[in-house]
Amino acid sequence: MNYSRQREIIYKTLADNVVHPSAEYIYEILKEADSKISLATVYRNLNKMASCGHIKKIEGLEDRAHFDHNTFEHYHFICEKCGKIYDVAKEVAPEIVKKTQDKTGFTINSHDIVFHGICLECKKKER
Amino acid sequence: MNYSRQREIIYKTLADNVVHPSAEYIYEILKEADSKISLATVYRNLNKMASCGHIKKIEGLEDRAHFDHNTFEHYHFICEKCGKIYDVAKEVAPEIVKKTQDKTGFTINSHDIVFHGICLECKKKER
DNA sequence: GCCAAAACTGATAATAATTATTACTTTATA
DNA sequence: TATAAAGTAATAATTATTATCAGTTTTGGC
Repeated sequence: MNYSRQREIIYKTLADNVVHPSAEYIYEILKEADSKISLATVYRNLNKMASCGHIKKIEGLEDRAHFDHNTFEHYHFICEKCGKIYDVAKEVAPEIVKKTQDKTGFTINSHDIVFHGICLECKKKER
Repeated sequence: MNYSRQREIIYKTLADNVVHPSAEYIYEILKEADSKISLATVYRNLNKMASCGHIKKIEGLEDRAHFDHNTFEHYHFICEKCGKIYDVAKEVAPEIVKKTQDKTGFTINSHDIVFHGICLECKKKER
């Protein structure tokens, strides 16, 4: 994989945004910052970085994929009110891979956990 | 929600198919069985049943949604070789909701776990 | 530095899953 | 049974994502 200026700014934008952005969102930010980047380039590079493990692709939320520069094992929570995506520490499901492999006999290469509910901020606002 | 013949056969087809079918798959089965049903009707009813909790919608696998008539809490495993979707007992992640709520302070309404890997059948075939 | 090969890009067309629309039909109930 | 609400079939529309392709960058050897 060669260097590319576009991939670099896409990665930086992802890393700077705690919100777990979608491809479209990153594209909008870069366009505002006057970059002449193409949406296809954003998709291409996010997928490329995801498949080589440099970033993480989060699927199964709404209808679009989101991306995460944090590749350390962790899970996600999406707020049903504000749509924000939060990280959840992996300690909430200790030894889940070992337990599942023991129980099923399958080989597990990866797993994802997504929680849905109401975040603290939105709970406060409700009152 | 009123009764409809179409919804009934969609539910029956879902319940009869252990494979966690997609909307398209259910539609194909029903079309073969000569029903004049429309694909939009299949989508409409699966989503309606899912949102009232009568069935479960499984997202985050490939690019299409799958459905499960088993509403008992459980998780899913998708085989990277054959694409088959298996159920995983909820015991692999004991107290995950309580733990996550305690740790984050968020209210959790639902959660999904998806494992990716190789199933037993495909592991046997590999040798 | 120069050059060819490989990798990459922007623009846009194509694809595929899902949802919206609409005229008509079925269901529930007063 | 009449009528309003809910549902349907057929298909157009939408939306996220991927493919295509001609042109540009990057890279490593000379």
